[in-house]
Amino acid sequence: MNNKIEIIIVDDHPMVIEGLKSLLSNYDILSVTHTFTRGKDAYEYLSAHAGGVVLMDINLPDINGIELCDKLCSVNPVIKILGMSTHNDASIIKQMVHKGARGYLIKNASAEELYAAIENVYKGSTYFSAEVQGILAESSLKNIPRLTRREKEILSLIASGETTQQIADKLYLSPLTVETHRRNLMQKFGVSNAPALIKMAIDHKLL
Amino acid sequence: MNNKIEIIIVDDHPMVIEGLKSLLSNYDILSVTHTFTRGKDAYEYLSAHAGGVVLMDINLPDINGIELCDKLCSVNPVIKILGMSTHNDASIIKQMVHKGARGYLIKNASAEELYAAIENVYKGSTYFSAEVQGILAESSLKNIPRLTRREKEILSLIASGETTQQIADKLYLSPLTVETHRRNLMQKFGVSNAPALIKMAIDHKLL
DNA sequence: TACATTCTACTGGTTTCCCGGTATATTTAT
DNA sequence: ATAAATATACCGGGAAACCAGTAGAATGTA
Repeated sequence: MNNKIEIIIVDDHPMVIEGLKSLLSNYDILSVTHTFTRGKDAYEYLSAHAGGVVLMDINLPDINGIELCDKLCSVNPVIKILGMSTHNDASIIKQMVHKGARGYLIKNASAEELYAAIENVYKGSTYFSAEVQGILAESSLKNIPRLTRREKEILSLIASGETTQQIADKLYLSPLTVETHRRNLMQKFGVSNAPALIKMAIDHKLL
Repeated sequence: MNNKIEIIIVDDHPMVIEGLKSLLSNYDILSVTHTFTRGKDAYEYLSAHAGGVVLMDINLPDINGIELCDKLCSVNPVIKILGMSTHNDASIIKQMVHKGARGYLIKNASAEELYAAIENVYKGSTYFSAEVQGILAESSLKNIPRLTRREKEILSLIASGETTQQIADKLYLSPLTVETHRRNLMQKFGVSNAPALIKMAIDHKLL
């Protein structure tokens, strides 16, 4: 037991794990103690071990990174997770933060940035790179409409080519009700027909 | 000048570069001589230096990896490029190969696989991982419909919410003509309404 | 409890879409 | 030069979507 900061890496790309190890090896205070390529293994270990900082990729093969983050944070609220991804997708970053991540990095981060992020998160603070902050700021401007459960359900049925009548049959609803939902969807997205609705929904990653 | 295989890495993620270096350091016959984080710099160097194997990421900040591959291969046909990406997108892999890449790796490759790929490519052969081969095979099964110029044009107007009449006005066509094109589009995608058409078109990366 | 949201459903009317055909001129490829 | 693909355009008719407005019931929340 020494006073180094314990680093746990969860990423399915061996070359990224190696890269992180190599970048972090320059900082004596840090020590990469465990690496996992599968979310399941990481969960098993981390649900029983507190302390340290977890560098976690969002795109894991077996489990969604966001879910994993959620689970870990509820089992072990002290856990310090630093999300990572190649994609600078605002909605993912938001979700990640909402689920308890203490910071977020895009993978083109430099060693300095990486270290700064780890240091901040370890101390109990948070860390978001300028780039990530910019993305979050931008995304908060264009407000993504909040859809209800029913609306999401009907939206995906519209996308798969079902007509109002077919959707009504499938969900045991009046076609008039389905139509109302479709109209509400179009209104929420500010469009005036279904093709544009589908386009917008996909653009906003809701399909 | 020794008889090692010269490796050039082009990737905008410092941690990936480090990871590759670290993974390759176990093979004495390989020597990472140059690394570039920008496509422009890589182009300048590589257009004047033959030999070795280039590990190139597709997602570069300043230039499209596919374009870069194309340019390099026309300037320097002997060049041996090994494409890399986190995304296992069939159309990108296909394009890359078409533009002259000798192999393709997904970034979760192991050190062994990486070495095998480099060895094959260096010898003048090609290398595609089982995973990549699977993706290519699968993508050749589901045939992506070929759209004409007019169809693409009308498709994107439908996606942006224009009605048949509006499209006709915009393109100086009869609405009946526009409708024919829309019908042909739906037929090509095997769907029976416009929302499903848009979904399919986006799924096939045609929008 | 009171308020807000969501889900449900309706009337009546207009517009657009979708279908089954057909057909000609223009490009493009062989 | 000849075939194939593309782009253009039409008819008639039925189905579905879209619009404007209203409103009760269920659910959740303060």
